[in-house]
Amino acid sequence: MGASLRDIARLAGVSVKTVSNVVNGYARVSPETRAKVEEVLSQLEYRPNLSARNLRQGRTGVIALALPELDAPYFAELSRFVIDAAAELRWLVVIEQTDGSLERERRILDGVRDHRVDGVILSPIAIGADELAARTDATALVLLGERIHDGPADHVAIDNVRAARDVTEHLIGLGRTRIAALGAEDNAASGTAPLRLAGYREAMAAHGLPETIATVERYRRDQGAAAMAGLLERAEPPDAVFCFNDLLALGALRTLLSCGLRVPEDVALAGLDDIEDGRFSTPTLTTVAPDKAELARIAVDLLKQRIEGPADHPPKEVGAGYRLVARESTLGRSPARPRPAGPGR
Amino acid sequence: MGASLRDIARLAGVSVKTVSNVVNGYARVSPETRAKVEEVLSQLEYRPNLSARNLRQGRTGVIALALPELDAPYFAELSRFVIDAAAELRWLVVIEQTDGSLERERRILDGVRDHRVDGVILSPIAIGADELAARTDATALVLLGERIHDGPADHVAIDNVRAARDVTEHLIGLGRTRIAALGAEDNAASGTAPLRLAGYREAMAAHGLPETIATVERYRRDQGAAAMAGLLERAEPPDAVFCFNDLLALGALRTLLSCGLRVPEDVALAGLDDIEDGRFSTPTLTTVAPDKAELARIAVDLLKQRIEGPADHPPKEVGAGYRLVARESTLGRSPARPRPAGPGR
DNA sequence: CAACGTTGTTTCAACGTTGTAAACAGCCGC
DNA sequence: GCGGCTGTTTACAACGTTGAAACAACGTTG
Repeated sequence: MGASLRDIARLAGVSVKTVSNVVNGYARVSPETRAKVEEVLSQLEYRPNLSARNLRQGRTGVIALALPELDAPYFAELSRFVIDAAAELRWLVVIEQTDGSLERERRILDGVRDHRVDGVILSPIAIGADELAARTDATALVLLGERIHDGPADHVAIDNVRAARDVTEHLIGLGRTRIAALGAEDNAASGTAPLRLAGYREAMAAHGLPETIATVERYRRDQGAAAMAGLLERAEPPDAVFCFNDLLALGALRTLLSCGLRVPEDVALAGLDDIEDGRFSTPTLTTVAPDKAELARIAVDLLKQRIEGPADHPPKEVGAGYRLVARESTLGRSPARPRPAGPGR
Repeated sequence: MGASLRDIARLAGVSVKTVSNVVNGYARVSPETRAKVEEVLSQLEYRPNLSARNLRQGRTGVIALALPELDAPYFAELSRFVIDAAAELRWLVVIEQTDGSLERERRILDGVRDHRVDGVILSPIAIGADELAARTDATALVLLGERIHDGPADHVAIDNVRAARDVTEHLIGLGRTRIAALGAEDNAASGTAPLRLAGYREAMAAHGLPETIATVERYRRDQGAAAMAGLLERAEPPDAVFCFNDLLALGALRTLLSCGLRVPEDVALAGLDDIEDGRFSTPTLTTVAPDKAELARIAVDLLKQRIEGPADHPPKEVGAGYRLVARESTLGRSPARPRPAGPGR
């Protein structure tokens, strides 16, 4: 096993605490002893035992990132940024998957108590504001990206209403009139879906256009494909669709193309999330690009403040940036190029 | 903070060790004391402090999963299965990203020593067999999915050579003759790429067909797009392309379509990995589907044996299953359906 | 009835670390 | 030669847990 402070101390002929001081640079240590100790330290390749340190200090240096699904590209991309941001603080990140189930979200908020993690970044789907408020656990918590505003915890997200309005306005600006929203959720009474729906409605109302709404249960490609199929069966199929995220849009795209419809000529299509798939689909996908790096950085910062800062400052609500990225699925493709070219930006 | 054994003991009027015994069910405890203690336990909502337990037992219950990139869909999908498999053992998984850099892979194998994790599942890109063999750290290690056979550590992967041969045979079976391999790696002298290349070569040689090989640096969409562009500029462009993974294939697909070429009529396309994107692209992507759940389960099992088992049994080499999934990008699409349909399987 | 096993419980020590307080050495000025 | 100062080092205890060993109370047995 690895060497302990005691081993180092014995070899260097000093006390354990002096070695600890050298390692941590806390107290004053004379140059000679420091040199002597460091010599032994590097010789034995000392690594502090973090279980012990954590036991002593009550911190673990580990945070949990609880996501609905790691294999949804948006969350995978987001995870990368969270892991990177945490790494700068020398924190490790454990990933928990909730699958959007209430029970698993509860378990995570609950399981936090076992002292394994110093804090949790949760992207909630099922759990409600009331339940969060009732939670007794004092572990630091930050809500990421979705739902529950003015709740009992810090929260970071983009302005979903405005983003949805921007997308819808973009579609309206193309001259489309039968614009459907795809991605309202059957069950959830709160969450992202209502916000995006609200943005869509605002824009449609502002231009006096009729609403068409297709619902889904989960934000996955197959659900987008199915919902799009449903839209096509209606009496007046849409000439544009705003999908509440890119996965839904890619599913919808699949349905449109396999029905022989042209995108965007017959139906314009927009998503939200800016996952990489949408930059390489044919046509490339118009979308809203949340600043994922910023989201992650803010989430980690908020968590850091909760963990290290004075106990109970009021919960913060922080917004992150986004931008509308118009691509082929609304603007149309440039004519087929004889020589290849990279995907649109 | 949470209640400790001491708190419980005080309230229940027994010794700390008795409470510990109740919690762990180790020694015999009389029904009365057990009841009394459990009463207090649940009343105070006791949760063991895992830092302390780990310090005492020398285990952390955490394993690391070190991957090149979490936002590559294949790895994101794989992660889900690893996390699920680990959860069954009540292990947590921390994810580390290497970005395929040698230095970061080294750091992970090295950083393991800080006692934060009981073991590591590594999907190596850069690090070599020799360096792995030279590692002094005794922490359990399992190599996942790629490279380094007969190395110094347990290893689980699909049979890459055979899988690549199967794909190539499939393309040959369609009557294609100018079949290119896309995804050989410039730098790596070992790894997945050479194995897949070998399989491709075997099949081509067996049918006396000429080889065409395009190289990339990373397995990403943009690299696939660029390499495909390169192939199209050649004097005799291919009529089929076997991409060494699905991301490359999706990038290649983008280039083909934006050049006005038809897939598979002009160029048939196959990948490897079976990421979800390929099930919803247009056309859907022919690919090899490794049994990711099996890969993950085996990796976790091997790690468990290393961690818990007797110290040094010889390294194991375990294969996982896969199957060829032929879809539209080689078989062609069924004619555009007036009524929508789900994606091919 | 004394030696013995069984059952239930406790005491003790240790895992490796660090904060606190106290001890120690050297030096100055009176 | 004493008190006081500065700077460096140490002893001690504690974080919460659990294995090993000791202990007490009991019934069994030769």
